[in-house]
Amino acid sequence: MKEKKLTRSELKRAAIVEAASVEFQNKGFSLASMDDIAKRADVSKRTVYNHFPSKEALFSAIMLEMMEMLCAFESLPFRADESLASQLTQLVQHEIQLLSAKGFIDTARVIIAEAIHKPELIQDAMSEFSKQESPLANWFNQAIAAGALKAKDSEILVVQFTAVIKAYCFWPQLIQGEPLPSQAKLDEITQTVVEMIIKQYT
Amino acid sequence: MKEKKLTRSELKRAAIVEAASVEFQNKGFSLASMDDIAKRADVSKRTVYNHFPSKEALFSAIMLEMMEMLCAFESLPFRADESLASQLTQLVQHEIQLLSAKGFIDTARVIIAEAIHKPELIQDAMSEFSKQESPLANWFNQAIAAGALKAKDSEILVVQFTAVIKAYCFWPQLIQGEPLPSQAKLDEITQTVVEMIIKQYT
DNA sequence: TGTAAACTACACTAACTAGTTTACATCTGG
DNA sequence: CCAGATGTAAACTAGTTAGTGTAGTTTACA
Repeated sequence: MKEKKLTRSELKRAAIVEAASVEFQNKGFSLASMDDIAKRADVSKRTVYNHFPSKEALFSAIMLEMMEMLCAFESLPFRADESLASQLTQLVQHEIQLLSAKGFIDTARVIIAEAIHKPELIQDAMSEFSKQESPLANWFNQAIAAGALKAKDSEILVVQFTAVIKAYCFWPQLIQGEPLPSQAKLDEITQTVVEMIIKQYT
Repeated sequence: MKEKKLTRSELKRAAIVEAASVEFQNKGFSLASMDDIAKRADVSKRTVYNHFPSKEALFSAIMLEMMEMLCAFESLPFRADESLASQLTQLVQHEIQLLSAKGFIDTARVIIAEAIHKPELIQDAMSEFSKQESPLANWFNQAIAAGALKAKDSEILVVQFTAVIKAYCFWPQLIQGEPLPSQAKLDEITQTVVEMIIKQYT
């Protein structure tokens, strides 16, 4: 354990990881080249291969690093003493915040771009990714159990809830590179989603 | 105009188009190779170049062919003499039918795979693609104008309506290659969407 | 100042790419 | 049955790729 600063080697490694994630994001796994990654990292190609034995290994390392970045999904518990509207509003905002977190969309883009052409290679990444939704399922399950929402199970509720949010704050950004909607639009979306759940399930 | 059967040339051309669309679907534009396309079509590479001057031209020709296949969106008019529930049910079924049409998902996959890495090259294809939704907007606009639905405008309604359907019948199929839900599940989805619109907007 | 680890540039292999050329074969209409 | 259109294989250009090997240089540190 060297508490010093950062060894030269660590600096180089970080530069490689940074450059590689840009290249993979721009071009996808197959079209990104090790030469370009080395060039962008301002490092010799040999150094890249000293840190990572192959392109595959570099890609996996980056995927892992990206996935870890996203493990910050705290579960909001259902509270009987707070209004549904208020709690749902918080849930929507929480979800939007997650989707707009720096790196989330970029990570999702890399994963999905690869998934389109070889679904099997990233099953685990996809399942990790969809864990994002489990705290939501928890909240809805608790709300149903408490009788605050009337539904057989939470599955369709969670899908319905996230589908509308993603239609505005995920898919267009992922595929067309659109910016997030304005705050006014976000407020409108939030209100619509909250209203949708309350009117349909109480 | 030869009304005969199909000239040899036409047969070869069809084989090339068929093979190329498989290759483009599997690997995307850049990774699909003309050699592999020729091999799959059981045709010499020179013949491919006799029919299409370049890889780009072959790709465009296929895109065009695919897009034309999708121009079957008839507009259902709003009818004051029929129940909302019945009409909405028809709309959902119409939408699901469109999404499950042979080729729709495959076409969307090719377009979106390219869009992820170079959004500008296929703006027109994307806009063509989203025209799919305009008859829906028409119906909702008419329903609002007739006072059958209470909303400022149809925009958020259309998004909400399609978002839930796509969450079940488009995105999972496009990205993870999942099959369409069972008929029972489709019925449940239909019912949920119809209920959602009626409870929130009447 | 010496040493070892890490980095460097650069050349190289073997494979793949889009697209062209050549010389030959085969099908089709009249 | 033959002329002309069309298709064929295979070699070729010129470029890119992942990955390796080498010989020399920089850095950290004692």
